[in-house]
Amino acid sequence: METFQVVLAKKLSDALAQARLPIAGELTPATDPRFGDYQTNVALILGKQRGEKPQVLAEQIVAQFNAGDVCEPPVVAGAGFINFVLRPGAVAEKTMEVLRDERLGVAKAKSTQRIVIDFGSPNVAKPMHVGHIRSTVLGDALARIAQFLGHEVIRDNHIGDWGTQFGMVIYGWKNLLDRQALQRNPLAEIVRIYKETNERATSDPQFREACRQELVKLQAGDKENIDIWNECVALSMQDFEHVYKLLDVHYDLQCGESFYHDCLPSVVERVLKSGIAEISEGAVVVFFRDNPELADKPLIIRKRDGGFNYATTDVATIDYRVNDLKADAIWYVVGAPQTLHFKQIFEIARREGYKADLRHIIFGSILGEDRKLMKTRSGDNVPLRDLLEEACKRARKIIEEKNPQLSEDEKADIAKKIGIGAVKYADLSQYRLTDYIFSWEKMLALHGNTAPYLQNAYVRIRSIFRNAGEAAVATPLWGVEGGTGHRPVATLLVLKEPAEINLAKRLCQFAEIVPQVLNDFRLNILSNYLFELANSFHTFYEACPVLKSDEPVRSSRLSLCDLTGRVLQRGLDLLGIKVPERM
RNA sequence: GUGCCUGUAGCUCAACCGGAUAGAGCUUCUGACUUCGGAUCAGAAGGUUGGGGGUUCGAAUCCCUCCAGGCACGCCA
Repeated sequence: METFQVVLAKKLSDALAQARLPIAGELTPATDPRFGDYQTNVALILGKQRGEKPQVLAEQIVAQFNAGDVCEPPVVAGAGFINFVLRPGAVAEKTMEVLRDERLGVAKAKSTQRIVIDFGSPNVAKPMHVGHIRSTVLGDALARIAQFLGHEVIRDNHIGDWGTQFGMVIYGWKNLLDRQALQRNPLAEIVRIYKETNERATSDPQFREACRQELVKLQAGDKENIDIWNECVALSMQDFEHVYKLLDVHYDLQCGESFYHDCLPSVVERVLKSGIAEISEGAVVVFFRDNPELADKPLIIRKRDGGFNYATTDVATIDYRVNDLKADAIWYVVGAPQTLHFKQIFEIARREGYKADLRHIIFGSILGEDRKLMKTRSGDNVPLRDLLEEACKRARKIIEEKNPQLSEDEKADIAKKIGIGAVKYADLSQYRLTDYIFSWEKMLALHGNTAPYLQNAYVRIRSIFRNAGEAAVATPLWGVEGGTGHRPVATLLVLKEPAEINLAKRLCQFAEIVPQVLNDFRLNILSNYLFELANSFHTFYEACPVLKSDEPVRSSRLSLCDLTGRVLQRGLDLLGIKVPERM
């Protein structure tokens, strides 16, 4: 199935060929409804290239344009733009196609890749905190979209389970551990001993040395230390799993840093041998002398004391992902502070001859109401688990106010969908590079560009079908108990009211929007689309009675509702957000 | 010091690879309910896109410069 954009672009290139003009510029959705549905700047670009008047060229192109039944004859406007207005008949036909399509018109990517997505990456012996939200939520949504577009996605959790911090954790475990506290709240106790040890280590060199010795023993394979380490990892993983369950995030692989431990010596040997790295002041260092940007930014991959650091691990990780996992691309969803680090690592991979498409997908920070990095009152990181549970609690409170008659189970289920959805959507609806201010009130608001608003649009649609009360009640595509997959498809769509035509056009755009998200990993494009779709639906809902209408308008409108619900459900699902049936 | 990111309405944010008169939401104000969930809709008000130059048919977007905030820059991860 082709989108209108593709259909029109083809017709445009035909017209250009007829007019003996080269292809240039682009055909895009109109920037403003005044200019129709699509526009092209091709005449402006050609005019510049050839030193001719854009308006004259535009007229020539328009004269050759075969609109068929798709759109009205295009018109030249402004400095030389060509504007296209879709015909309602074509919109109705296309919407019918989308309605019959399980994929809602979204085509699979032409060339599909195997993509490893590295996201989340919490650290053992530290609870997940707000700082992990963006990586986890962005990474999961990107994985869902890439998969939907036909790519083979491997979600990998690169857990921080093998660093210097373990010297301290093990020392603390041996000397400071409170067994009862460990039973009550394992992770909290591990965090406590780590923090206390860390504080003492920073001020006391002897103490620091003792911790280092524990680390050396661990890395040498000392049985006692390995056992302690294993237990810490297992206890931390329990905390992570709890959060992942709440978030509905899963991984295909959880290859933490320790997974690569054994390959590190050979990695260093290899890059030394190939001349990529050299020895400098006792350390093994990679210089990037021929790269102006990195010329004065060397990277250490083995410390003077023979120890490895995370740069070594990251090089080993690329080896594994490219050679063993056969990745065509690796996406790192990791915060902006590590930009330089990844530039260096990617440059090493390039020198080693790896062809994989390596991307560092960066994002901004989450700020508190005071515009500073979000912290608790005592200055600690906010544990993610607490935050998510509070989201559900707050959602629950709203449900109690609006819909107290729902059953306990239903309330709990809905509160989770709304609370978690709100947190995720607050993140995904924003341009990923900007910092954003975390606000419960804004993300849980029932008005505006929020998850609850979108979920409510879906709920209203479901309500219409409950009221329709007939055999041919639409059922969502997936995830709803009792859904048979049977759906009513009107034999024809009657698009007469502006609100109907508008909504149908909007529904056809879903197929254009979804692939676009991956161009620059902008999830907010999809969020904005869904918000606009919900707006268009509400306008339609006000202007066009559904159940009270006579046939064939009634079936037609029911189908529009059905499709809107499915697009909302699918779109939110691609963002990792669930929809309730009532709320 | 060098580099990267950010700066858009009172507030929170959009604007696809340079497009036409910079758009939403919140807030404020004005309208619309015998409701298919008003948890809504229609409308109004709100701008020197941090400042200043430049490039061109055309700049929030590209270049230069300055200002403000954040981050990173050889043995942490």
